[in-house]
Amino acid sequence: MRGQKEKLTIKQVAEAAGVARSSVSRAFTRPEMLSPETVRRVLHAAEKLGYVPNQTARALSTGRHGNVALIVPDIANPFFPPLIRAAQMEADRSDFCVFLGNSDEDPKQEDKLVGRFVGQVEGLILASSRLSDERIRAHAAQRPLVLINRDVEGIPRVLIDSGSGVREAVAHLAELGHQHIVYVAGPVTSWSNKQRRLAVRKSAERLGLKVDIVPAIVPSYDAGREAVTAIMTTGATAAIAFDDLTAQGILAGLADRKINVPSQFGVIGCDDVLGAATYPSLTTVSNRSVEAGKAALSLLVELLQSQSARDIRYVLDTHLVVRNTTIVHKE
Amino acid sequence: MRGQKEKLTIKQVAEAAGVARSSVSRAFTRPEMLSPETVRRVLHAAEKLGYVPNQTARALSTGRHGNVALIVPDIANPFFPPLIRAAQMEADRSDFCVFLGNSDEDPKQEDKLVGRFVGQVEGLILASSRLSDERIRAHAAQRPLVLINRDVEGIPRVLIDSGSGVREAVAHLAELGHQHIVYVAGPVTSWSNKQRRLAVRKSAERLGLKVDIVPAIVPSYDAGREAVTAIMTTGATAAIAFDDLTAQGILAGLADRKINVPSQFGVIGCDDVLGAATYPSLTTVSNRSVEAGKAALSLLVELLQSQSARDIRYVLDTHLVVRNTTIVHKE
DNA sequence: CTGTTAGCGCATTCAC
DNA sequence: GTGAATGCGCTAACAG
Repeated sequence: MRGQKEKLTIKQVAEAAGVARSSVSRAFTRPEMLSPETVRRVLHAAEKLGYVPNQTARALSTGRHGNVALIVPDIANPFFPPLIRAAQMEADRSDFCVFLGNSDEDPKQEDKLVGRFVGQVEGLILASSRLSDERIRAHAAQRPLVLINRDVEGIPRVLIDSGSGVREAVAHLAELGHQHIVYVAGPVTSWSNKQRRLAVRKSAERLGLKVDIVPAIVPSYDAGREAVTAIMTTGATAAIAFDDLTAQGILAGLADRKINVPSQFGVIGCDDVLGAATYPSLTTVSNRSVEAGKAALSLLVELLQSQSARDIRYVLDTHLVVRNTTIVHKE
Repeated sequence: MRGQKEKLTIKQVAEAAGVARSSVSRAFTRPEMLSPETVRRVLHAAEKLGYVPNQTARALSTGRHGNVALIVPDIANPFFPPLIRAAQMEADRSDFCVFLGNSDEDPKQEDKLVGRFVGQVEGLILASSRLSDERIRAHAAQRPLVLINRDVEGIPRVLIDSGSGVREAVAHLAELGHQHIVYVAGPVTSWSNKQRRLAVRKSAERLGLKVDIVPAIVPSYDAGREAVTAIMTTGATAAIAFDDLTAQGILAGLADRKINVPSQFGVIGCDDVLGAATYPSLTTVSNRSVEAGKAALSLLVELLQSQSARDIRYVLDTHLVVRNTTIVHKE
């Protein structure tokens, strides 16, 4: 009933095909070294027996296991799943398997995960790492490592530059006649938050807009909703939020107060993770997480193949996506 | 500059500690077999050299790699990330690493992923598998396998029973005076959809409500929004949607038509993946994906340890979460 | 308790 | 082209 689970090794195949074990091995890894006839015979026998090469043994022998690790701070943050998915698909194209780690925003946990993975992977990707530069460098010294949204010199990294999109956002608000806006900030330790805050500041200054900063600390729906009180006391007529979740909370807080969007107040998010699913649909800054995931993975694969070690810094720019929280806009 | 990366094996540690290689091995895996003194010496030497056991070699020798695989149809569907996260954390507790696979709703891809993973894992978890029963059984014959939201007899499975919550939803609507409701259906191949549809049907019947079915086919915001036309022509006064995304779309469609929720029309979602982030906040059926992920993983670990093979069917029930799309309700 | 030995399954020199 | 032999790093009997 249970089917034969007798260990199938290269040996049984060799016997069945009437060749040496090494030929079986070659048939799988370097068929061009064998006569077509031999290859055919081996493959046929293997197929019939249901043989499949033991990945572990192969890894021990060659030193390459065909695995990579991807660690993110929070899978449940909608920013990451598309990134993970893209990385996954790219890995698939190169026959790599990916270990996924969730650090839970905790540097210690992230360190632990790296340790656990490092023995079984050829390289790793750290997305929005919470590790210190030192730890990152230390790990990078062990294995090829690429960073996403973390700018550490000397370590290959892919960065999503939200600055460009945010500048467009400010210009958009200026065009609509807003003269006083507020930036609802995210985590102070976030590289992206810093970028965004600076971009708002600078372009507002250049365009002659007044700008206030309201902290939301943790980027979430609730934080956004609670920030509305502070936002309204500034007297601003529009807000740019650290991310879409925060913006969504702001929308809810505004609705609670019967403040109409966009006619009475304009709102702009960041990362475009909600699509058009808010009401009104959210004007936001585009998200490049898919490209980032894909780029990071292919960069890693490239690094793995050609041991090139030049300093790589891959930047993806963003742009404004105008929907209905800043202007009545057809869809 | 680059630090010494000379391969550190058990051998160097053995020499440094002045013991046999097997003692080094034991110090790491079965310290209780050694004198405390020896253990200390070995560990000290290992620490000093920066030695860390080679997982691959260990796996080849023991047959256990300490890895499991988790395959989901779509990481980007908000239902899965919390499940993945929970599984991850549970795996961590048992020192397992998890390979994550995204089948992209494609059985072929799912099969391919299983094949790629199976050589490096001790067991796998298939969440909402799109594979045929046969394929699932075939894979289960190779390796311990547990299913989530898929009911195949003989294969250990954990099921989220949305029936209980849906029955509460129907009762809730009946209490509010609704006499004619509609169920906005999801994918026909979905086990969960079937459950939900039946539960709506049966309890509506029992309570004397009229019920119509409107298909949304693919569960998404857009599908929900488009379904509103069909929903309104039925003359119903409330809708239960296959999932929260669909419900959210319905909310938007209703808003487009200036139909007030909940005073003119009631809406209930399923899975509670949006939290209170819709406006009005969505009444929905609770989600047990976190427990499901956790249970599946610990079940798998248990299976791995004690080769018990009894038929396990773990069911998680759900309940209604009342928010503001059915009744004006304080938060 | 600890050292010695023999594989785990495969890739890879070498000869033939 | 193909076969025989060696070793990847570690664990698991088996002795002592």
